Amino acid sequence: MTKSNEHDGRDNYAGLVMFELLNEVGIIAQLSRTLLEARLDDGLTIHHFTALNHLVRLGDGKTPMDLARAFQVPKTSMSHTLAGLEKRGLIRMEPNPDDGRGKLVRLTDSGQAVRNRAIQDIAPDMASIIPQFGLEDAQATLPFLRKLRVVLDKARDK
Amino acid sequence: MTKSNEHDGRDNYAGLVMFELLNEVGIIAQLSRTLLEARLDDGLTIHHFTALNHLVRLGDGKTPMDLARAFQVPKTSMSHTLAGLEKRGLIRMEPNPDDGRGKLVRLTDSGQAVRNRAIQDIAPDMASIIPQFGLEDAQATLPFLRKLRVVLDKARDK
DNA sequence: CTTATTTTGTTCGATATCGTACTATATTAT
DNA sequence: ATAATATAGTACGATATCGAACAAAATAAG
Repeated sequence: MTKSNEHDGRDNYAGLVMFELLNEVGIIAQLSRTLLEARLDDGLTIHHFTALNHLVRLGDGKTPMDLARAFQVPKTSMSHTLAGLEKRGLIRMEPNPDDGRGKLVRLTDSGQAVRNRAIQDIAPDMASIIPQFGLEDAQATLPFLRKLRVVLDKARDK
Repeated sequence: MTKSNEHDGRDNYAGLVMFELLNEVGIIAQLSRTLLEARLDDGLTIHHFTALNHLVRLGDGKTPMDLARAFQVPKTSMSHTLAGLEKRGLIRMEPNPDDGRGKLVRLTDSGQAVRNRAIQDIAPDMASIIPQFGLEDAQATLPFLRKLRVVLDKARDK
């Protein structure tokens, strides 16, 4: 963005930068989602993969509500995603011993394997982007994005 | 089809960094979408707003297919979004004088106004994030994201 | 302890997404 | 010019999203 918007005032300037930034993030997310989905199709959707990936990275034994909150989706949507994963044998639902209402989500071996293989399949595509984007730039950007994610994550409970 | 060389640790590392980066981008996009949607609700969805914003920023007179390609959504989805915008009087569909099959999307004054007001409504929220994230960091991150967007945009026609 | 409130997860219905099939027009090849 | 192929947009159906209403269990209040 150029400086042609200076008449908008100082208060607005920061907001516009932030808006622009999140706009770019949205476009990138959309593009990478499409790219990812094409490399994924074993009938596995983005939601399935994202949930699996989360369970592998942060550990299973979460409740469905934990996951719904983590992804900022309604619990009914998470319920549907988990039903799909269970039908495919990638997770198991156990009763929660600490809460008679609740359940716990457990990864199956198959779920682990499917997630790992998906990562393997996707990695070359990710690597092929680096020569054009630059590894240094990617490494430089990552801390900013982590910080932004944390800030937004805190902002949502307000 | 060439198998990726497993002995090459660098490729693997770069892929992981890229994967991590896009993972953060995905989470941020999801969080900001939820945040945005809450501040938006005049019956306007994210898709409506995004399309309007695109038309304001890059000019109207685009075909539905132009927009579908720009957002990487199927033409049937774009058709649905545009139908919603037209029903709300925010765009008009004209026949394309250069192509008897096609149409052109025109912003109405109302569409312009609704988009501008949405931006105004959202700007304070965006600005409130800056004190925690940092204006300098936001400005530093933006060029990287633009570059990444361009790279991904090119990568999709492979 | 009893009652009220909150929270977890499901069912159900309205709307959204997107693939397939189709029509109409445009482009390319012969 | 005619035929073959490609492209823009629509119709429709299968599946996905998500809000509302609900039942069951946990927690808070009295």
